[in-house]
Amino acid sequence: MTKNEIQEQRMRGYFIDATRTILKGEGLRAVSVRNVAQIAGYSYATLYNYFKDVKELVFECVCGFMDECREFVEKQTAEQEPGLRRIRAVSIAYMKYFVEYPGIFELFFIENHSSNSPRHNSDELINNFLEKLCEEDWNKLVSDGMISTDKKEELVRQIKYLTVGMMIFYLHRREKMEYTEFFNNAHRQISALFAETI
Amino acid sequence: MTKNEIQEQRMRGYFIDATRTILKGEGLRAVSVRNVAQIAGYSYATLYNYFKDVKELVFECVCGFMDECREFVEKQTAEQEPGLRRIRAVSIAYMKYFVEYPGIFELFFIENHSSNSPRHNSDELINNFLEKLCEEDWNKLVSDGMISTDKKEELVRQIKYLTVGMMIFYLHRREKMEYTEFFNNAHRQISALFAETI
DNA sequence: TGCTTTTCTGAACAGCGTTAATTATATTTG
DNA sequence: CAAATATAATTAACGCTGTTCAGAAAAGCA
Repeated sequence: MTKNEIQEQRMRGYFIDATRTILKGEGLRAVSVRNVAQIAGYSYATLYNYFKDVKELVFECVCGFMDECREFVEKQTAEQEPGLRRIRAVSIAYMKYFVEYPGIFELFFIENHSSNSPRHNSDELINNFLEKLCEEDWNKLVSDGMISTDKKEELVRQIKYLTVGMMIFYLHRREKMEYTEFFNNAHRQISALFAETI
Repeated sequence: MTKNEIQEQRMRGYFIDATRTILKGEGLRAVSVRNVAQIAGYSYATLYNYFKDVKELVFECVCGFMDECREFVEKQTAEQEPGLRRIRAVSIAYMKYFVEYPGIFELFFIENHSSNSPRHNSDELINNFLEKLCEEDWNKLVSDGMISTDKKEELVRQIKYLTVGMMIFYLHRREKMEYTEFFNNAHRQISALFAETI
């Protein structure tokens, strides 16, 4: 990496960090070019020397948040041994992360990135994110003969859809539900998916 | 209803119809005060004589679309007899409606109405919408002793979360899936929820 | 230092929601 | 019918949004 590239990456970092701060705080709605630039300490026009538009800027935050979420989940599920129970624990921790940062939930599941630069396939990353978090567990279940590959695929999808669906209704307050009640319900719902497997 | 009230309702209808047209076409993003007013044939400021803000205007469309969706579902599931199979058919038809009008999906499940006037509990209407569509079926299953009330509650929630989750991933093109493949998958997913019940 | 290249910035444009003041239209009254 | 009043519709304006561009400031180099 040349000297110029280092400087450019540093500048990009200033804007990305500012965007991350806003996303974790007030959420996606509060992210504006002028807002980000002010926190970064530059003019709003300067931003366009490092990002082609605000969508690219926001996209750059996705991977960082995925790493952060992965760490969060691993810390909460470290002691569990691979298997169905840990898949459930991972899914719950994964939801806890997004419930703590609703702005990141919006960014991941509500916002449409498909109009972005197609070279970044953030859609695929997000789509397979939860499955990847449980990859070891699913592989073990299949290799132990607990479930078939088809059944694994079905469960992976069901948990993926179920978790996002639950979070949508909870975060948008369609259901009048408290925090603990929500996660109790989530625990029950995921267990029900596993009921016939156990 | 007095003469003035009739005229006022008529005016509101002009703006609401215009908003419905945009929502079913280009979607929520394209709904703007100036856009709606132009289609309605009035100035953008006139709108504020009949709606306190654009959110109220958009909200007024929700109930209408719910009626339309209900009709759509009933037409597609009229011949089915009450029970699990019809619940599945209703759920699929319900999803077909939203897949045909992604703008209405956004309006129902993505947009946050909670900041709206609290007298309208559109959140609760949306939250219970699918359950209400299958009310007769659920009641029959319980009264026939096919499932317990608790199991019914669990299934109602699972289908609610699952359908919205599936539509999110499909409509945002996170999964590269074709129309028919999507509904085949949906059929399988819902059937899997019923597997242990049958 | 003076020149060139790179980087940064404020002004400007078109769009958004919303409000206030003003014009145009109805309605009522003399 | 004409004038005064009440109601409805409109234009202008404010502050916000993303984005572009010409010019100002800074950095690199001879």
